[in-house]
Amino acid sequence: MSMRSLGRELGVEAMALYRYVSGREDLLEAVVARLLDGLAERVEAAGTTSWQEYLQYLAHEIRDVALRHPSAFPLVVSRHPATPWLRPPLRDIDTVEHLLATLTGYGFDEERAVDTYKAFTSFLVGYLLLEVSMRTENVSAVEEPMNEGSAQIPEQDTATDVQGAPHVLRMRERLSQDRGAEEFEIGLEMLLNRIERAVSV
Amino acid sequence: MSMRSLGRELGVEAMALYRYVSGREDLLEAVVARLLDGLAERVEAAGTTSWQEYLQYLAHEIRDVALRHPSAFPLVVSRHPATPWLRPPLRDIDTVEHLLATLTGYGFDEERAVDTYKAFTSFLVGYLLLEVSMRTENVSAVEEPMNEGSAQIPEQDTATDVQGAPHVLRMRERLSQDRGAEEFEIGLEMLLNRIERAVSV
DNA sequence: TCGGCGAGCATACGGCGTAAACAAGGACTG
DNA sequence: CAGTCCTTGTTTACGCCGTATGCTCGCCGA
Repeated sequence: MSMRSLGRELGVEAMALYRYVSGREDLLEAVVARLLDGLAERVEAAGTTSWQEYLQYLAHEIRDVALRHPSAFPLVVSRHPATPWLRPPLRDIDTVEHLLATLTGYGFDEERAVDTYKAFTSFLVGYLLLEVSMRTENVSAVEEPMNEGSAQIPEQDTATDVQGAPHVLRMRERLSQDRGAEEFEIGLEMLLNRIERAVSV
Repeated sequence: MSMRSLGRELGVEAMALYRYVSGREDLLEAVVARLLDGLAERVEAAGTTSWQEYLQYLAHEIRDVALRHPSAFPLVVSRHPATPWLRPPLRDIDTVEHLLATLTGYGFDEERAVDTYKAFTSFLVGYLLLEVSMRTENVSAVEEPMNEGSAQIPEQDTATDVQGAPHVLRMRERLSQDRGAEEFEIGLEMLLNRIERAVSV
């Protein structure tokens, strides 16, 4: 994304964009805001009836965003939030306020609520960032080696690098399987279980 | 980082760098490789005696890298690894081979080993990326609002945005507390526990 | 002494973000 | 209707960026 290329795509000169945004940074910030727009409201309106259900709903909502915009999601994660004590991808005060209010409403004390917020955001970042990066990387890249003169390519670069790594070789298929959804569900379930144990202490 | 600024820092013109690296991308790739250099060997030499201890050692080793180079670590995470079925931050075949071999050696079947690899990498990305981003963001940024004419700034931007968010306001102190180390240890412990349960089934 | 060669330099090209001045039209006001 | 502004977009320019190309030197072996 560049101002000039975006302008070209809109049939307009780059400088015309500056009538509407105050600069590139502002534009990217607006993209992030758009992606997360209405999140707090949707979560509010979902009418969940337990903190587990609440966090599940919120997690799936964020995952939807990530999968709908896999190439924009890293922006949500890497951009510094409004204040240093918020963390991506739950980076606006409304959403965090709602989360903390909800957890408190279900009996969490302050420490548990904040710990849950932190663990929850870390979980989302870890799973979703890797998931969208897997979904994005083959779209661009490749660099087109052109295959000019060299005769047979053994098996892409795979077979060459993987010599002397029998376990990797054996599990290669399994490693490249996309089980993003199940991994996410299982990881989320485990996270909720461990929060549950921490709360009941 | 730009080629020109790096050259300036080395007392040399930018183009001189091209005698040693083939371009900016190569240079960044080399930085990542350097950060993770010898990881597999160190893990091998550690002589751990259980898979739990092994993963703990590996996790701490990676965390050390992240904390030693907080502004370079996002590079490790965001750069596409050599092959699509590897995931940051465990992105070289040697390390992954050693991990899978070790887990297999402790009785993991293929599915458990691969699931563990995926969960482990997600955990590392989630925790460490947010931790280094917290440690980095106040170094630059700030934009220097200069405080030109306006008289009293109430309490930085904090108090203004946080109106109507009583929970956030109340837990602000706790939210900004840096408990990175404890969070990491607890999260890691929990991850190991849940892997243990999955394995013993 | 001389030729080659490796390290660094100078220049140049196209692309980037964006500041500043300008132009064209459309909408209001008299 | 004329005259004014206000909105929208363009043009030009500046200083960055990565990097392709070609040059200059000083050193080192023959």
